[in-house]
This record gives sequence, structure tokens and C-alpha cells, in this order.
Amino acid sequence: MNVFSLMKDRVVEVIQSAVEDGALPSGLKTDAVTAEAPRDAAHGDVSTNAALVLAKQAGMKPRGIAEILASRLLNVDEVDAAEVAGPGFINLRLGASVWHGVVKEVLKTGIAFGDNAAGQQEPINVEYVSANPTGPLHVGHARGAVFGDVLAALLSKSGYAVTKEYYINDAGSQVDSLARALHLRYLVALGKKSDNDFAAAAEAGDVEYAGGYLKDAAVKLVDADGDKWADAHEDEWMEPVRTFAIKAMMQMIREDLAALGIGQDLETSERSLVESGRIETAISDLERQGLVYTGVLEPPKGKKPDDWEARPQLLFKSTEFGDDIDRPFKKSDGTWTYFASDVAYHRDKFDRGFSQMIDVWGADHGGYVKRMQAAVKALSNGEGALDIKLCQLVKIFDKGEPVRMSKRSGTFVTLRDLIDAVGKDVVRFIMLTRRNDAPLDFDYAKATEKSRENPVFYVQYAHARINSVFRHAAEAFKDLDLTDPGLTHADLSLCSDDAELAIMRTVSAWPRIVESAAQAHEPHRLAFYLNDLAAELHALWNRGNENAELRFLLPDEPGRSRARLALVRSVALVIASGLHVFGVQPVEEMR
RNA sequence: GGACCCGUAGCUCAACUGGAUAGAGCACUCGCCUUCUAAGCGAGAUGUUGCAGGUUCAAGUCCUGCCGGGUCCA
Repeated sequence: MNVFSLMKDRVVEVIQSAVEDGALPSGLKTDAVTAEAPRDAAHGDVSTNAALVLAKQAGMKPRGIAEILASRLLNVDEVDAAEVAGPGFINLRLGASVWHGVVKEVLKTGIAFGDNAAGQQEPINVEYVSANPTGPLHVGHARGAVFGDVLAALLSKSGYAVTKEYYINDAGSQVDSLARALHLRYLVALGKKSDNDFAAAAEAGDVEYAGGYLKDAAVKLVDADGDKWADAHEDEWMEPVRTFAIKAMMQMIREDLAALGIGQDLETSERSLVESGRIETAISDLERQGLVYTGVLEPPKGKKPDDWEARPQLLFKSTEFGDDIDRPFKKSDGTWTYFASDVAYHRDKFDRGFSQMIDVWGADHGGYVKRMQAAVKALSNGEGALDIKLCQLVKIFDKGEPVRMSKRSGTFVTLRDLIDAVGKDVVRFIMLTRRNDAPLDFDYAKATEKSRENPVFYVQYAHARINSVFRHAAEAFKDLDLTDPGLTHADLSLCSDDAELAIMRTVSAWPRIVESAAQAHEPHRLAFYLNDLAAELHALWNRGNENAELRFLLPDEPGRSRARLALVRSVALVIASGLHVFGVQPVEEMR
């Protein structure tokens, strides 16, 4: 149950009844009415802006409407008090039984608490990682990978039918370069060339992918095909070696992702789109709509690139959909641009039934957003929605010192390095402690530090503490039923301390956090919520230090102990629910 | 030159897509272990939300123009 959506429904019902009684004029639109948790606890449990929203429509003063609604809201079961405040807010205070009901619901539903049906099982496609199949994943990919994976889990929890997808860019010139690099490694593996030859070629810039990771693939190629391609011409070996290389790289990438706990539902190959003629289909479809023409683009403003020359090319009228200039579908050599195949790919997704799509990209692709969204509007007749989430850079630090990374010297930090250094769960959690559109500093030392400053530790510690209480409770109260179903019979009215009621309210907010984070496509909100919930738990725990009456376990008071166990157990379950969305294992004990 | 993202306490960041007196952590000062893990907690101070306008009951949030940082530009 989401207390806030429940109360919003109640407010709307009250407005309707007031309209029926003639207390308010008819024809009021209640779309903008909200029921939210006020920032300031002094403003009650739930606050509604109803009177402010209705004032203009009704031609009445906000506070006047608020008075009418407030007196009627007092008759609602859940409401203990309703008062008009400020410009016309109505602050509602709910009865304790509402919060008790939520705690019991958490005990019954477990980590499924917070699940909601907002998505109505609508299909939604989340495409993420989609790194070129030319090498291992690095830290830059890690952020998008975790972000996409957790966003997908969050959308599932919110009732969407999610498909997690990887787009393999296996058709561009970069995979030809990959094949050439592998072929040279292959010749080395066969003993036809030396490591020095390879190094010299790399030095001369003849090999684009000089990282050592192709050595294994070269050995496997020898195992598979022997010296078959040693003396062959490139025209002969290019296709088979390229296919082999892409397969090997994708295998490596899948293993990297698996180490991060990520397994996607579907991989779509760019090459297969090209070969099946779907680019032509998509483009000619746009042509029929009059959105494709041959024209000449203006030169880029300001500094002119040296090699710029005006020439006619095949263009998409993306300006009709809010883009700044029209975008080319074909390169000067007559082949399709990346944009053209991306258009075909998104058309393919739409045809597969996804009118809702999310792409997770690195921020360096920001310039690509408008044209892609323009294309999706065009190819779906306005029915498709594409949200593009840009993940900003991750900078790696160690004890505050930046870790130098350079692609050229091959010293960039791989995803594996990161996982080996701090563990999968820490990587996943830290990646979500910042909004996707803000840069993220990842400090090895801080990520594994056991302190308040490390959110992973802090949240896990709260969970472990609760488990510790239960270990002791099992000793102290041998005849109490401490299972979740057993705890639902606890008398929660015995939890009457303000701090206890406050943490019940925070627990009750979880469904709202899930729903709003899913709607906004912002999984980081869960991390901040979990941190807040953990802080409340730690605070509550420590109050037992100062006042023994507030300890969770009171040997002489099994009833009250059971109520407090029910309460903290609900906290543990909500933490576990959040960590489950994050793909992080809650720990039972700190070591 | 243009486009996109960002600009909030000394530092690192939140702020429920427009809500009430903008919140946390760090750092600083002081206090809390005979106790369910002190790996923690409490108390204190900190603001012209980059600047200037605009939209409305209400703007950190939306619009326009500047300033500064980042990313990108057949």
C-alpha cells in the first residue's frame, strides 16, 4: 500500500462529494492534486495542495476551499487531524494504526514491498552498455551498465514488462580494425611474426587495438583454424577472422558483465540489421513521409575543419522534430552512417512492440540525443517515446589521488580491475550514489572504508545490526515466534516513542520512492532513501545506549520487545528490498 | 561559432519533475561505550541556490539573456 496515493484518492473523493453537495462548483479538474510528505514533520504526515490547485477553477479563495475540504477530510477513517496552513495547504495527520498496518504489510510481503502496478505491464525496452565489441569493458562502461541494469529492475518493480537489451556495433570499420589486430596476433601465435613485429606495427599506428587481450583469442583462432589464414589475402580472411574476433570479444564482455551481476535479455546485432536490409526499409519509410532528401549542409559555424567541403548528401529532416540541423544518412563513400543504422535499430525495437524505449549512453554521445529522438518520433508516427539517459564520467581516485588513465598507453582501469579491487556489490552501489547526469568520483579507499562516509557500508551495517538483534532475541526469547508471519501479531501500539513512529513513516514512504524513481528514471533516489533509512535505524539503536527503556530487547517485556522486533524487521526488509533492486546482497553480519 | 549537461553551506552532494522556514555527510567544537557491534549516535555554526529579468497563489526546479566548468560537433 502506498499511503500517499491512498490519501490522494481520499482527497479527490472528498472533492467530489463536496461538488455533489454544492459546496464546490462542478467541473473541477483534479489532475494536479497531490498528496505528499511535507519536508517539515511539523506539517503533519501528508500534505495536499488541492485547495491551491482548485482555487482559480472554482473562483474561490484557496483558504476558503481548504476549510471546506479540511472539515470533510476529518471524517475520513485514516485521518486524525486536518488543518489548513500557509497559503492553503491542508496538512493531514494520520492515525497510528495506518503506520502499524504498513509495518505488518511489510512483514507479509517481504522484499516485494514497494512493488506497484504503475507500469501496467506495458513493454519497455532498456538498452544499455552496448559497448563496441573491440575490447574489455572499462570503468566508463561500468556506470552505464549498473545504471541501466538497476533502472530495469526498478521498472520491473513498478509493473513494467522490461526487456534488457545490448546493441552490438559489429558493422562499422572498427570491427575491421579489430580483425586486422587479431590477424596480426594470430601470426605471432603461429610464430610467423614476433612480438617485436607486433609492437612495431602498434607503434607505427598500423594496429588500432594493441591491448594484450587479443592474445588469448589468437591462440583460440589457431586452435580452431590452424594456419589456414596465415598466407591468405585479407579479402579471404577478413570475414571469418572478424566474425571470430567479434564472437570472442562479446564472450569477454558477457563475462565482464556477469562479474557485475548483469545478464541482458537480448543482443541485437547491427550487422544483422544491415544484412537483412532493414536500413533500406526504415529509410524508405521515412522517404514516403517526405522526411528524406538530398541536400547540402551548411559548414559548421566558427572554426572550419580543414577537410570540410560542401557536397550533396542524403539527409533526414530532423529539424522538423526539434533538431538543430538535418542529419546525414550516408557517408561520402556511399555507406550508411551510424545514424542510419541506429534509426533502423530503433524502428526495429518499435516494431517489436516497444513504444517506450530508454537508451543509456555515455555523456560523450550527448550531441546525438536530439536526432535520435527526432528519428523515433518520425518512425513511430509520434507514438514512440525514447528517453535517453546520459551517464557522466567516472573519475577513479585512490585515497584522494586521481588514478591516471590513458587509452593510448593502455593504462585505463578495466571493469575487472574495479571489481577485483572493491567487489561487485560495492561497485554497483557506489555507481548509484550520484545522479546519472552528474560526474562521479570513485575512490577505491573510500569505497571499502568502514565508516559513515561510505554509503554501502552504512546501509549494510544497518541491515547487519538488525540481524544481530534477532540473533540475540532468539536467545533471550526462546518461546517467541520471531518469524515474519509470527511478528505480524505483535502489538505495535507498544511502539509509541516518537522516533519509532518516525521510522514507521519512513518505511511507509518506500512505495512512493520506488514509484517516483521509476517514473523519473532515476534509480539514485533509492540510494539516498536507503541512506536516510539506515541513519534513522542507527539513531534509534543508539538511543538504547542512553535510555535502556528504548532498547529493542527488554528481557522483562516480551510484548514490547516483539513489537520493536516487528518494527526493525520491517526496516531490514525495506533495506533488503532496495538492495534487491540494486542487485546487491544484504549482509547478515559485519566482519 | 553552435548544441547538450552542470553551477546549491568552506568541501562532496540531496531536494519527492512547481510547494511551506533549501537539507545530509565531511571538516570544526563539545558530549555519549559495565549495554543488542562506538565500524555508531547526539548537540552547536554554516546560504542573495553563478548573475539579471520573466511566467504564477507558489521558482533551486519552468522560460529568456549573460557568466563560469565539462562534453561533443559530416
